[in-house]
Amino acid sequence: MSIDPKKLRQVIVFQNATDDDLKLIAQHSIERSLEEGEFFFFQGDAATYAYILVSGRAKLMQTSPAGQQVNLRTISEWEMFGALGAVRENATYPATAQAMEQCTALAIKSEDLQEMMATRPYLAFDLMKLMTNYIQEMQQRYRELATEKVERRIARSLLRLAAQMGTKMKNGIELSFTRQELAEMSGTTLYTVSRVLSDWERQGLVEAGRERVLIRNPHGVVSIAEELNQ
Amino acid sequence: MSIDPKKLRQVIVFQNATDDDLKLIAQHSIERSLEEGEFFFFQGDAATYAYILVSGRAKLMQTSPAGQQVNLRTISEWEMFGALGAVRENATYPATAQAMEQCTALAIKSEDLQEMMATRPYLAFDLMKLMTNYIQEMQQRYRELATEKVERRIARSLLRLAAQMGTKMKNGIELSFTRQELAEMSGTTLYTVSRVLSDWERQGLVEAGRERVLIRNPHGVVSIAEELNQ
DNA sequence: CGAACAATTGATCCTCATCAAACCTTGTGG
DNA sequence: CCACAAGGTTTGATGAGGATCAATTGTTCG
Repeated sequence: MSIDPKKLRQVIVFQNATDDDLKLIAQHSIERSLEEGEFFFFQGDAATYAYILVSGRAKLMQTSPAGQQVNLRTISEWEMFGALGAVRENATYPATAQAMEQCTALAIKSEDLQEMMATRPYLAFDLMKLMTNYIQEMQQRYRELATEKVERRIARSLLRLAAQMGTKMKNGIELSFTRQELAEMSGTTLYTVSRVLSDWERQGLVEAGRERVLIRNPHGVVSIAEELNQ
Repeated sequence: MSIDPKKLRQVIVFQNATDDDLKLIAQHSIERSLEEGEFFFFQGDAATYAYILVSGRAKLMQTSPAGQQVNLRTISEWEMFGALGAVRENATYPATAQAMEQCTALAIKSEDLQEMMATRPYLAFDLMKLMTNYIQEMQQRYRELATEKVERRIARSLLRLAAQMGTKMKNGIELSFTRQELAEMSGTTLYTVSRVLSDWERQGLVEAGRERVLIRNPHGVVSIAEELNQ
């Protein structure tokens, strides 16, 4: 067996699983390693596997027919992704997943997952909860993109990232991202992100470096993200 | 009993339900009528009921703390909405639902729905399918909003509406919407929508009137929505 | 050290939002 | 049946917010 079943409990969808279930999942899963930049799957591919990220970071993105892309979500350890395919037969992935650094993940056949859900209502329920969360987040981000100025959107992206995968330091919260990645997450360009970060740096809110942002004053960033005035 | 259970089969989530189940649902549902402009529920309210629209049209929208709003979706007859609350206890609605014209709807207690799902796996599954559809649509629209020009977004909105609730005429597809509504759906302003429609009218693609758009040349609109150039 | 990649910064341009004013359409009440 | 009000629509003028382009400056790593 490739993975300790107990570790699987960290996966939100499996939090209510029995030990036997976890064991079953572990047995049915294959470990897969990807180098930075490689793809788990592409939007439109047949959704044969769902994945659980064991180590590393990955990103989910939407691609247009013309090739433009938008980041939907960053995936960190023990998050499940590509699970939408498990819901319907012959589904295709609605997004592309790419490794942002060297990653290992567990792959579970969509059919297996589907089968398990059919007999274990709690599993279907927990997956639904995950989906509602995601829907909520997407709705919110959609509204933000439609109504809010870039600076605020960048602030929000930064905070979302901080919550999801920031590492607390004594002098702030550290994130490692390129301007490009931040731009894709905020629906803007790397140039604008760079300008905004420089601005914030002048104000002492953050410290910006190569592939790295240190949030010195989280409260200040929050106030940019939340301020009601216009 | 207020509604003929058989009619409930038109609801996608109930398409695989047994006749007995439909009867049960009918028995548990309350009919509710709303005038144009009234609200089914507000974003943030406790999600006590899920709804099925029986007649009329409604819209789902996201509101920001500052009060700005964006249309997420138009709801037509026999669509279910407000069902996300059934997934978790003590949930709140993640969006606001408002009647666009005089509406009647069936209200089902979230708990009842939840209970039914716990014992009827097919129900949970069908709801999940609905949710994945919705996620897919939201992801796509998010990308569109982030990367595409207004004209194309308006074209897409129009097509989506045509598919969802257009009525076929001999000379095209007719829709009844105000510029304002179209704007909210496309993430733009009524002014821009008006200008674009006028443009299209000059090109013979559509015919625009008060609260009304007739798509004369659907293919032409599609080509605006899909054209890869730029 | 040099190549490759990330970030900054300035200059310019373009798309849209915004504001303002006028125009249509529809329904209502005298 | 007309006048008027209310709401929807059009169109022009203006301006701001960012995207885009180009050039330069870091930073990292083999």
